[in-house]
Amino acid sequence: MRNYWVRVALDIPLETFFDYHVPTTLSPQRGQRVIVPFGHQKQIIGVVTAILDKTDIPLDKQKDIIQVLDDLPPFSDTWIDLCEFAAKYYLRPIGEVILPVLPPPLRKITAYTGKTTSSPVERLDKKIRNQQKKAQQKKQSSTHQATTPSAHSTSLTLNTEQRIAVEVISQTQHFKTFLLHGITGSGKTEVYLQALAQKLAEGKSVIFLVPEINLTPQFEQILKDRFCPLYGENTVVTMHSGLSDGDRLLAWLRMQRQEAKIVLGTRMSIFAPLENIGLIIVDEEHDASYKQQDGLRYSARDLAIWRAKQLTIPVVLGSATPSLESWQHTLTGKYEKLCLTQRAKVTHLPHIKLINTKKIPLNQGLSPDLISAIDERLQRGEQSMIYLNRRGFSPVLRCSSCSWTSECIRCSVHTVLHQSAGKPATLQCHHCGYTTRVPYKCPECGNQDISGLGYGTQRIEEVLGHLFPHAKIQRIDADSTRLKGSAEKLFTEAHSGDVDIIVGTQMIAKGHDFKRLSLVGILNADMMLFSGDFRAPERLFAQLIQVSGRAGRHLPDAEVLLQTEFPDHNLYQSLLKHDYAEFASTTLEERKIAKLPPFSYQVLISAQAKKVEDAIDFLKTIIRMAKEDMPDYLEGIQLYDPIPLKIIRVANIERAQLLIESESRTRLHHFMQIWLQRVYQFFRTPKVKYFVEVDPLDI
DNA sequence: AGCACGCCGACT
DNA sequence: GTCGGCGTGCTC
Ligand SMILES: [Zn+2]
Ligand SMILES: [Zn+2]
Repeated sequence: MRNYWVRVALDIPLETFFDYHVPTTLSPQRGQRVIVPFGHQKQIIGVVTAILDKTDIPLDKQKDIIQVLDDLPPFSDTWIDLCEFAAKYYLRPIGEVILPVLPPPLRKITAYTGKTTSSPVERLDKKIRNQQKKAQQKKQSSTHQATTPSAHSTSLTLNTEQRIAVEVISQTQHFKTFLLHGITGSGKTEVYLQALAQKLAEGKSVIFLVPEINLTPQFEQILKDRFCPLYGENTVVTMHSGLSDGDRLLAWLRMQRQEAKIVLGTRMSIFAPLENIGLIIVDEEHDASYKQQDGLRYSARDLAIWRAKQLTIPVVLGSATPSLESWQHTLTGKYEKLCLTQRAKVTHLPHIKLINTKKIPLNQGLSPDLISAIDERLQRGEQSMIYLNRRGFSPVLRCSSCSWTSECIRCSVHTVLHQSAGKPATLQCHHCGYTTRVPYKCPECGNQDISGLGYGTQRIEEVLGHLFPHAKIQRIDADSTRLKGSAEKLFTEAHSGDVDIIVGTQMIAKGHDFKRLSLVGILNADMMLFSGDFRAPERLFAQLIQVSGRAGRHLPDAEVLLQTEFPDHNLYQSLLKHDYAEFASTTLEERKIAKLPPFSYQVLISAQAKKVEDAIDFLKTIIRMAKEDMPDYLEGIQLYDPIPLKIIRVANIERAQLLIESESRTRLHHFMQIWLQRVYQFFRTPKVKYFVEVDPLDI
């Protein structure tokens, strides 16, 4: 056979392709993993993305492939195409897409270079066979166990809206994006499950995405209860970053071998190597967790839509507060909207009340109305929840006589006072983790009267303890759930009903169904109303709807009390009416006038250096490159001035960013591709680190 | 990202 | 004298 080469995806952050010569003894195929020599490192694993009959690499630089790994069938063409699209769209080399999504044993050379000559795949298969043998022996020796039917094993009866949604989705056999807009408690999950059941019955498989790891166990249970009796116990596979290497490999094998029919998991699951997919579900599609914040900055929701289009299948995006991007697409008819407007249980949505804190004096951060509402719940034996998106005791420590405030030595932010029962008080930086003891006097003037300013969850917990000494109060935030398994423990306690008042951050807003909860108090929502970027109100509204939805899912007359200085703000006014559509329409109108997404597309380049001036200079230089060298590409492209980030310094690194905007996505991408190529060639080893983010969420 | 090469400060 | 600090360069 004639001489030929292969293009290999490697996990190396370089904007070049790597072509290798194929020795006559080997015949690698597209989608197969190979072992190749690389630079000074001995050998690494890569994935073949193309077969080439010529290459531009000079002969003296060409190297031979060492080995083709055939312990797995090649990844499918459609799967490689998906990765290639993601690489191109997010402006990164393909190796940065493919390799990080593989289970570590499939991509780390050390899995193949140990004492044993076997592959990690063979080793795992052997282990599983042994386990099965043992399990069988046990089964034979023990008596039969009747399988107990569980609560989720049978389908629930649907209301009319749900039935229509299920019918429309399951009858769709082509590409279509559905937006399932349902208020909290309206039974979106049951719609997913029954549409999913239909696709399984047709012999198809399904990808089911959820935003967070903590949401997987409850969905996993539901899916297993309902579908394992029908399709076998390996039908449901979960995939998230919490899995061990072995579990990740096992899940991967079950997907690639078509043993699994349902893949449940976090954003990485959109890269599941499943074939014959009939439906993709994205629950809570508005959630920012679907956007990866490091490495390849992809949006799993957006890739889900691309993958559905590629496979000509339906995709369902579900949310009570859809992203404005998705909502706009329903208005133009690009997506089909399916509405669930009724709560499944007979209860009503909670009554929301705004408390004007400009007019009413607060008692240690709490309004009299909120305090008496909590008291009422205690009398009735019901649960209350206080939501405050700020952990710690006080956001800053301040001297009462001079104006000294506690600051991080490594970042341009205040350090946060942490002070809770049993632990010595500390000052912590929430950006870099820097922690110090609390000074007993002001470091500037020596004054001993220094104290925390403002309220965090720890302080509210303490205040409530003084106001209600007999109540059982549980704080749930990143600090109280730091230890592995402690989050589950705290939530179990909160569910069991021993807890009277739950105090917490974002963590308590998602997914939990507290049976006796009839009051939600929201503190300091205003902080997010005016914070930074244009998406802040959208995020705030979603959070408020979500946390409000915790109240009264099983009890009538539930209340939400929101303390604000701006009760007339249109966001709060729409919230009062639980009116997402109204909020969306006013906000979209503002976006349209300002030509912001979804009416334009954005790319963000952020630069990091020791001094922010260097970062700014770098960005100015690349802007000049664009303006001088490639003016034709700039038509319809808006290049903004580079600006320092609001928090300039984090961990002694200073940051600046540059926003690029266009009303045409193709133009923007075309420009970016050419431009970044030039930047890369010009700065072969830049002293400034830079990152490119397509469709940034925070700007 | 790794890894090697290389040229200056403080150890045996 | 050399051990090791991390600046610079290279990877098909
Ligand atoms: Zn002072
Ligand atoms: Zn810091």
